[in-house]
Parts: sequence; C-alpha cells; structure tokens
Amino acid sequence: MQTSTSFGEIVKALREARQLPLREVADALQIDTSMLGKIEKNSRRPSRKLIEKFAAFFGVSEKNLRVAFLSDLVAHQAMDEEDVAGEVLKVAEEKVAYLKNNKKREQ
Amino acid sequence: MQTSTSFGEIVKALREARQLPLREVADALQIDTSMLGKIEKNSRRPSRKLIEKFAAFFGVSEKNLRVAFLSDLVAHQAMDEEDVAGEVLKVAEEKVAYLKNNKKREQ
DNA sequence: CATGGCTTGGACAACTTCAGTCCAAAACTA
DNA sequence: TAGTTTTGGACTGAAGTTGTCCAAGCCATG
Repeated sequence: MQTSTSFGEIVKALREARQLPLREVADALQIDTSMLGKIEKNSRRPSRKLIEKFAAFFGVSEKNLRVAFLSDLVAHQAMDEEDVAGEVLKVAEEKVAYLKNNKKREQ
Repeated sequence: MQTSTSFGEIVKALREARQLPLREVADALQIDTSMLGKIEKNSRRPSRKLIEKFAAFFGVSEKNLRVAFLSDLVAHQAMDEEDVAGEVLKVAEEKVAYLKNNKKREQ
C-alpha cells in the first residue's frame, strides 16, 4: 500500500479486495450506502467510532486507519497555504513535541 | 523568538514590545478589543485578512505569521490523537509532497 | 433490450461550530 | 478613587457538517 493513499482509497481497496458491494459493508457498519460511497470518495468524514468499525470489520489495524484519516485532514489543512505547507508541517512538529512535553510535566 | 510559540503569543509579544494597549491595536485593525484579547489567548482565530493586517501593522513578515497560525491549527489537530501525532505529521508530509506533485502535473 | 443490483451525486433538514460583538466585572495604575 | 486596561461569559447570525433520502446512471446477465 502506498503511503500517500487517502483514507477513502484505503477503505475502497479493502472492500474491493473482498469483492463486497457498498451495501453490504454499509449494512455491517450500520450506515447509509450513500454515506459509505462518499467516505470512499473523501467527501464525507468518518467519525472516530466509524473508524473503529472499519478496522474491526476489515480486520486491519485501527491505529493505521486513524493515522491515514488524520493525516488526510492535516495534509489538506496545510495545503490551505500551499506555498508554506512544508514549513507549516515542520513547525507543527516542533509544537507537537512541545505540547507533549508540557502534558508530561503536568501529570 | 522560540519556534514553539503560538500565534497569539507572537501577536501579544509584538504589541507589548511597542507598549500598546489592546484597544489601540484593535482600533487600528478595526476589530473589537475583546476579539484581539481572545486572539492573543488563542481562543479566537484570526481570518486570513486579519493576519495580513497584523503583518502590515507590526511590520513583520506576513508569511511567518501565516506559518505560525497554520502550524498551530495543524499541531492541535494532530494532537487530537496524541498517541499517533508524530506519525500523522510524517504521513501528512508525504501527502503534501504528493499533492503538490499532482498539482504541478495538472498545469 | 429489460430486469436486477450497484454506484453516484444532488437536495435537504438537523445539528454543530465559530467569528465577532456586547457588556460587566476584575485587575491594574496613578 | 477615578480612569484605563484586560478578561471572560453570553449571545447571535452565518457557515459548515452529518447523515439520510431519492432519483438517475451504470453495467451485468438472462
């Protein structure tokens, strides 16, 4: 699997590998067929709960799915200012490190 | 200036370095005093237009302010799932590179 | 070509989120 | 104590989102 694969593409690939129609997967996850189709096209976002269901249903790592989903969001947010997207992510990393540190000390 | 400085902290530092009260800066930028106070506390987000005004008013790099602001957003979004925040940013970088590539080819 | 299931996407209502403002209380200064 | 600054609660209107319903398009197979 490529790393630059959107959450929707991953879910679609998993479904097609099992040769299941949207309807069946949607039923299993208790969502609308149309909703699932949109998630696969990245035009609707899965809730965290739904990501868990995907992981359970397809038997894949929930953590990986969460990373795939969140990195989509983050990447697109960074691309809001395309010219500085790379720098934004670099600085964000420093901030994350800083925030994690702070949290530790608060405990 | 530290790199892990929030947008609000930067703005506040700039204002205090000039010894200006919130009111004066707010008037210059044509926003509510309370709004500016909240922006300095990172509890309200500046619009892009406002970021431009900040840069112009304080005579600092607009790009730097945009990076500071967006990286705040991105860092906090990544921290929504603290346990995978680092990985999220790493994958997001790959996705950004990928998206930029795609855009180039489309031209 | 007709019937069936599959996929796609527009329209919509319910809901959530958020910027921006107003106002009053608290904090500070002189 | 008066005047100024800072803080934050409450609120409104605007914008965005979610999840669903429905209809049209698609593509197999009989």
